Amino acid sequence: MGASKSAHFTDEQNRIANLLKALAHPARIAIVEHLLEARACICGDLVEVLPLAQPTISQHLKELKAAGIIQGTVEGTSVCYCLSESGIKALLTFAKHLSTSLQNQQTHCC
Amino acid sequence: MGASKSAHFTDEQNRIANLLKALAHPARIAIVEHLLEARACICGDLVEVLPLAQPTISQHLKELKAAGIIQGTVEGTSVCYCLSESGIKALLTFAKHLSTSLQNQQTHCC
DNA sequence: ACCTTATATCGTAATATTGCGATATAGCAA
DNA sequence: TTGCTATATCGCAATATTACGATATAAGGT
Repeated sequence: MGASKSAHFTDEQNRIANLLKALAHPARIAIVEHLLEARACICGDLVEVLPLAQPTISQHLKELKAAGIIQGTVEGTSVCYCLSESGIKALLTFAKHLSTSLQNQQTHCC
Repeated sequence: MGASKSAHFTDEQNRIANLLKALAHPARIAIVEHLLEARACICGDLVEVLPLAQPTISQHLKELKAAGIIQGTVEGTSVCYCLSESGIKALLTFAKHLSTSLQNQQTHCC
């Protein structure tokens, strides 16, 4: 059959998987990196920087926003996007969880 | 046209995107969480714990291994899997990079 | 050698993602 | 209102992922 049976997993597992999925594309990594440098930008800026068409970038922005990684506010005729705390905090929390739990495991097993 | 044009992005962007993609599935999150508790397990253990068939789990293990998130060593007729430092370190480094860069941005922009 | 156990791979169907042209929507200016 | 600019959404084609039955591979045990 088909893809991803999210119903069989816990809410928490689905939540973190969706967060990671939102970042799991080079274009969206590039968008985030651009925001780290520029602090804020509009969709049109990214169209000039990335090798993708405007509708494609708009779609990537939508996914990043839905995952809480960026936020956007309307400013006249354009939308100003910048990084959002919540998604990045969740990512850091998960990464730290993995890392510290791994440190606490006694030596190697295999 | 089709999916993901990785050739247009930097190696680093593709690398981190692939790492995140390897974790961006609830079944693979569940496998990692199981390994955090059990420290090590074989494929057969996961078949009893997860609502997925053996070939599916074997495939997920392969992807986690390819991304450097787990490692496996042959032990007789079975394979012992456990978490690997390299992938988890890379994830933590990326998450910290995002988090500290965001902290350094002056206040809010939008 | 034969059988059992454990995992991996193949092949394929179902589904999801990606990308973009065409078009819709929304704000602003004149 | 008309026109311009910026973004979002629709619809579709190309591609990628997911899941699993069937089968292959490999290591023991007897």
